[in-house]
Amino acid sequence: MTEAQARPQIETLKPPPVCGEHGEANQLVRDLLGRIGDKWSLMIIGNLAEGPLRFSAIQHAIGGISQRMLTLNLRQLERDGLITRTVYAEVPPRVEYEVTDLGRSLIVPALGLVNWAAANADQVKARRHAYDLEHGGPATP
Amino acid sequence: MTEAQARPQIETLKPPPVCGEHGEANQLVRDLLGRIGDKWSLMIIGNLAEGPLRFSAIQHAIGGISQRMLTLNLRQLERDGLITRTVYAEVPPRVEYEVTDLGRSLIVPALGLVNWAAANADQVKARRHAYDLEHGGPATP
DNA sequence: CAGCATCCTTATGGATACTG
DNA sequence: CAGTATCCATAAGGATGCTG
Repeated sequence: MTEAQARPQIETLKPPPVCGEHGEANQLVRDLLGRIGDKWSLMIIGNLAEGPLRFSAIQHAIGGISQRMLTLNLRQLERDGLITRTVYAEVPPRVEYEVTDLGRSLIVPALGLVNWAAANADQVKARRHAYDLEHGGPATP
Repeated sequence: MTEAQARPQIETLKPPPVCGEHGEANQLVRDLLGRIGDKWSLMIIGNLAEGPLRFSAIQHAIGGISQRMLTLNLRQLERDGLITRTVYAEVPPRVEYEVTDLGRSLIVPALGLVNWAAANADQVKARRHAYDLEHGGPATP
């Protein structure tokens, strides 16, 4: 990873979008980011990328989310029009969640972030550890 | 729609990454997502994409973040090795923040999400409003 | 200017028990 | 199975005042 060229591709591929607009429609964007940028929402959308899943499948796939949190997040995503909730009136109740077109458009950027996290997790972990060492330690009592 | 032709582009561009691994190294990824997927972190990284900025510049650019939150977030990003903090020992203290190589690699996926939010904000808003109408209303007392 | 410390309010999120 | 409801702990986050 030789560092010679500072940032060649950045400005060519993305012009400054809303990052610099202070507090106009930016408010709405921030709200959205706080919601979709949420830890669980990204994971849910990511898992739904491959096809519709039922409640328990999502919960198992993510592993670590409580039933309550999953319910709340799914409701939120449904409200925002990113996923649909289909209830099959069978005797063991079956509910399937699937991304909408709008939700599908979010999959690529969402997976982009998820994949980045997966790819750089240990590097960040190392950096974090180094930082903790040269400052007062991980937990300074 | 059956699963035969339901989602054409998704699986070709991203194989299921970590979304399905329940609770192994996934724990670390989830932790990272919760941090970088954070509302402010994404905005900060997005703003820093164009070049180094000083504290007040970031605060002004984002517009709506409190000083405390900005400080905490910047510290966190620094700890994770995503940005550097440079203090110039001048008489009006100047502190500049800049993305590291690691942080730069996050810019593209981060801006992807930020731009998605900006592009689809009003659509989500409409969807949300529609949902609120057909259910008990925005605030059901 | 940049940031730390303190107080205080609200939001987040887990555990548990109960229902259609 | 897929929730809903309740309780409770903790974390997030704003406001204010003080420092180098």
